[in-house]
Amino acid sequence: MSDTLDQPLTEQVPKRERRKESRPGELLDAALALFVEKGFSATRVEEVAARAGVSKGTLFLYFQSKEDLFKAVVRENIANQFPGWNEEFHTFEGTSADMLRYALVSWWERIGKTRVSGITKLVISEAQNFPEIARFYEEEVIKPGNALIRGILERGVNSGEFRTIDTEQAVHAVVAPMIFLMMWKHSMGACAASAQIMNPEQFIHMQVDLLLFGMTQHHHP
Amino acid sequence: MSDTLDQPLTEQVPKRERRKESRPGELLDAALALFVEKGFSATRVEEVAARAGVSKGTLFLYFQSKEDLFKAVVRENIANQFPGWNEEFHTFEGTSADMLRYALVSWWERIGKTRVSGITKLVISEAQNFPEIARFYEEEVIKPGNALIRGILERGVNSGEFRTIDTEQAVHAVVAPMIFLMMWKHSMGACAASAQIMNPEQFIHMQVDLLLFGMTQHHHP
Amino acid sequence: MSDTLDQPLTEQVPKRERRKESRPGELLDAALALFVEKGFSATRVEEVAARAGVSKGTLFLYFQSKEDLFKAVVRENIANQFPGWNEEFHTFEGTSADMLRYALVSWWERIGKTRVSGITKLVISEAQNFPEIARFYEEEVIKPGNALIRGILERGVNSGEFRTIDTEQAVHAVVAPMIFLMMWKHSMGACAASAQIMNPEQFIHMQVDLLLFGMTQHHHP
Amino acid sequence: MSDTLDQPLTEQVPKRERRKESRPGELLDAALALFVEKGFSATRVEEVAARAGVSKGTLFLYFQSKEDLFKAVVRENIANQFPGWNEEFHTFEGTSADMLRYALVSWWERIGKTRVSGITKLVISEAQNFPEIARFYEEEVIKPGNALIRGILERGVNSGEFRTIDTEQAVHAVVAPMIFLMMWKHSMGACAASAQIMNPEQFIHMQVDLLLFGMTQHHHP
DNA sequence: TATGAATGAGTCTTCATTCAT
DNA sequence: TATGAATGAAGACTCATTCAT
Repeated sequence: MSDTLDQPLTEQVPKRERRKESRPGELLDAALALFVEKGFSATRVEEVAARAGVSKGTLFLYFQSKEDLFKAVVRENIANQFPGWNEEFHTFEGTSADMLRYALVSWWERIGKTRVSGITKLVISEAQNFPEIARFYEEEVIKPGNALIRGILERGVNSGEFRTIDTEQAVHAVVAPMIFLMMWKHSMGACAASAQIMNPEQFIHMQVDLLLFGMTQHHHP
Repeated sequence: MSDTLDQPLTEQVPKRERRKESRPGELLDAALALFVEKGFSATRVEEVAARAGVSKGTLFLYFQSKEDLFKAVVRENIANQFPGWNEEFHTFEGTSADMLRYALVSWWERIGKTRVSGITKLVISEAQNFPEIARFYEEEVIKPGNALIRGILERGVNSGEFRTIDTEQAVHAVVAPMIFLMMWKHSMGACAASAQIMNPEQFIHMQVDLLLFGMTQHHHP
Repeated sequence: MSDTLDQPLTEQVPKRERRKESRPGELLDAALALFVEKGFSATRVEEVAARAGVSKGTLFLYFQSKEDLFKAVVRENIANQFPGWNEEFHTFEGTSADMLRYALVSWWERIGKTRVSGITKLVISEAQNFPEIARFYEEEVIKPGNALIRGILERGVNSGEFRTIDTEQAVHAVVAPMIFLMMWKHSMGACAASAQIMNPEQFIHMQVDLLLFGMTQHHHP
Repeated sequence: MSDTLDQPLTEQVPKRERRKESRPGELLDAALALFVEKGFSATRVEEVAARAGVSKGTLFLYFQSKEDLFKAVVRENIANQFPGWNEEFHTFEGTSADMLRYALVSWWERIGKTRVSGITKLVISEAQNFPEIARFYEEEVIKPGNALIRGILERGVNSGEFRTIDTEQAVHAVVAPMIFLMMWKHSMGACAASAQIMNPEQFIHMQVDLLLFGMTQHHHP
């Protein structure tokens, strides 16, 4: 308890603090929170800076523009994960059916459930007004993401586990419910009462069941 | 003449003022077009007014604010459609599988394909910033819509055509890809090149196939 | 005297005054004064608006940008004068020597002496930083101005009054001292004491004497 | 050792600090280059520091402010030249006409052509905003410069080569085109296409011809 | 002396909203 | 009712200057 008496003097916040190393991370954190909460254009850079405990100017020391800040948030939270995820799936042992289910469940656990899914919602909501962001997101997230899913499907087809299907189209069938889920969570799900009755995990498993049922080779005796 | 005596206070319609009554409608029309095309914040009220052939000041005579205008657009363009659709499905003759497919294809034909789907995108995009709209939309659109789909599923279950399933959850599986499709069309679909390769009709049929495959009773010999 | 007692109530400055007709002129006036006093980039649009008695927003109602405002000032005060000046010189009766002297003296009387000459100084000073302004000024002022002077020289050459000279080069010789004079007036002339001893009129007459002496046909008996 | 005792406080120069003494010079050099290239306000102190190979903070160790740096650049680069030039002209042998031509041609060769002429342009451009610089420039550059030219003219008058003229005014006639030329080179000459057609050397010779034609005694037979 | 991270005042421009006519 | 001139708050970004190290 004497600690709390000692600290007031030590804790006097210095006006200027030099912490180059940690600044970008703090800013990225603040930016993620605000972008997810308010959307891209409704988020003011000054607010991001304030939340990170720095001045407006400092933010522009680390990021060239608001758009650049956003891209960094996307890279930090999503794009940079792909190498790890790809690795994970290259070393996956088990049926492709399990793999597909694992992929969607992980997706929900690692992204969908977290605030990061707000980024997806934001991009889809504001893509019209910020074409460069749409382009960037497509390149850095959608393409690698689709490729990952396509890889799973092709694995199943090649092993004879799945029927020969148009994997390009099937990717959309896999991705659509996930994106729907993330959008929903950050729009109607956050407001409307009845919308919350949908259980994401249950929904995902049902989707996987449907997909597998459709894609699996059915051997009639 | 007695006609004019019957409803003088509620609907007195002297020729000279006829025009005035259509003003809100013209503004709503213009607003729909622009909101769908540009999104909420990128749409300038002056442009809406200009498109409706009136001045900026006049718009504020009918709508308290831009937000109010947005609400009015949403109200005007959606809730009214359900009675007709419900009627149509009550008189539908054919299998429930056909009925489901017809429902989704019609949905795309009548809403998805048209600019009205932009409203769905708009509402979902802006729900965070306009909780009241989200609530309204859920009540007036989502609930009736889900009820309609649930009706089809229950019809199939009752007739023994579908397996006994959790229709509440299944509704989400049916609705999700449609909403995804409409969102996509108005966001990434309008920007990203690769996004355009998805063919909506094909996608819908695949979804229906999947759903039916999963829900249909499979009688093994 | 009772007037002054009556007026206080009538004179209460209204917050909003509608005077579309006079606004641009008032703004142009204020802009000219401030641009000349402070230069282009040091002049803040808000200050221009304040000096014209309107808000910042109002300025942008009449001029698209600060640069646009500046161009309007140039047009209003210089470029628009050329038709009149050209007319004047086409109808000039007298020797070309008189005409040249008249041109430079008028130039000083109508532009050099007035605050408008500050525009010339400003453009030359800031041309580097605002290439579009430089381009505009060259097109709208320098070219027509040079053409006017060239016209006088050619008239003299054609009539046999002047020697056959390279009029293109001679134009520069005519123009240089005038521009120098205007620059000087708005830079060193405004600050340095000794710089003010130069008498512009006397300087101009000397320049004309020099020029004519050099260009005139000298017939030795 | 006594050396170090003689000037320890004022000019102690240990090897390790030698470098420091050249810092201001390097900064001045960098500042000259950038000020001439971009003008005063468009030059960023960070860029000056970078070009001098030091950090932004170091610059402010030697110069109180950007304005102070500007003043130092002006001081460093001009006043020192006059003693040498004066000497040269006191020992000149030849006609005063040749001398005048030589003076202007040298002026162009040594100053006008080089980046140093940018200083003249800079001072005249910024004189309004920096009255102190204007005063300084007049005292240290304009007065000595005019004196030099006046000396040439008086030499010619005294020798009977030139007519008896108002040398004070004539100095302006000599100087004006040179200053014009230097200003032009660094403003419109750098931007406007048509402005580049003027050939400086040709222009100077024409000016000298004109001047001499006007000042020389013409002996009619 | 040297660094460079941090600051924050300054500036143009947009646009929803108001209000005199 | 209708107009459209006027308002002013808001927001991204810059950069000279400061100061902890």
